[in-house]
Amino acid sequence: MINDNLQNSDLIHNIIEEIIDIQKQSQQFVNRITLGEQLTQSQLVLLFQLKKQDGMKATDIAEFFHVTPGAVTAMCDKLEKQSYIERTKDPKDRRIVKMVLTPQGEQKIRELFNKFPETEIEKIATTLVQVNKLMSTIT
Amino acid sequence: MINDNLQNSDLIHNIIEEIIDIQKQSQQFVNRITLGEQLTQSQLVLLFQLKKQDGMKATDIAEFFHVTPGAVTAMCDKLEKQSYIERTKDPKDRRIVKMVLTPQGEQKIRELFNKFPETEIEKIATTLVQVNKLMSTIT
DNA sequence: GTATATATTTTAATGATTAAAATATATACT
DNA sequence: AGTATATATTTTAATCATTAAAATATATAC
Repeated sequence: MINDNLQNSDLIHNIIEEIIDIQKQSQQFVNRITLGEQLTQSQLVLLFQLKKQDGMKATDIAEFFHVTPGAVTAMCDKLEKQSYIERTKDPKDRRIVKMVLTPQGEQKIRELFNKFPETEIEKIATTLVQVNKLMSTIT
Repeated sequence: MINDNLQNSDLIHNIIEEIIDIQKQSQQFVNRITLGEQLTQSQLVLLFQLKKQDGMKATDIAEFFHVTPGAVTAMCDKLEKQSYIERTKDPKDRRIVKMVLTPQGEQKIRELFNKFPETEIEKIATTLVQVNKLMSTIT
């Protein structure tokens, strides 16, 4: 046991360095996925969130991203213009707008992952599960 | 072994859900640190980066954040107005502006971590090291 | 059937970022 | 030394994303 007794200030310094590195690595990982695409990080996350839960209301999306409803309108306008999502009126309550992935949206998501070989997809999946478990112990 | 043979599309679905969760958790973790502070995420990261490497040139900061030099001027103006950093001219080359943490900046960083008890600081440090190692296997 | 509440969009203002011009300083060449 | 060129930063004007609040459309309650 070489160093089991770090000073608090050293630990904080370590934490700061790790946060910087992790932030860089997350960014790089997302960049690998969106490489060559016309997609911002939040557009990617919205597509992913719709893949997880299709037909979200504008209000729910606003809450998900912690932004105002007006911002959701703008975000969705852009993805709709790219034909990745579509607005549909809820027939039960015609005030509500539900955002759904189009076939092109679904296809785009598949394409994003086509750049990775099967074995790497498996590696990524298991790694992210582990990262998620670790993160949940400190939030 | 219940399920060692997931379809590619299922794996992708898993990956998407994990990315969403991890993104949320990182955000929450940063929010825990900046709780109650007048600091945006990038201001926090800049303070941390200066803690790691004090006296960075404006140009280096621009490269670090992948933004233009003009954006760095604006970012640093804000932190300088809050007295957390200070501009100093490099005496060897007076075109260069180096950003350094002020004592108040150093103090603010310490304060950010004061909200966590010692044992949790240790827990966070070891967890982030592990997360970093995992992330580096997929970037 | 009128008033009130809710969901979304629109609008005008604000803030962050960019590209390009301006400024200040340094280096290279003659 | 003096002129041209290169580099580091700041300033400026324009663009883009976001907000708060008004407008619009629809639903619910009394």
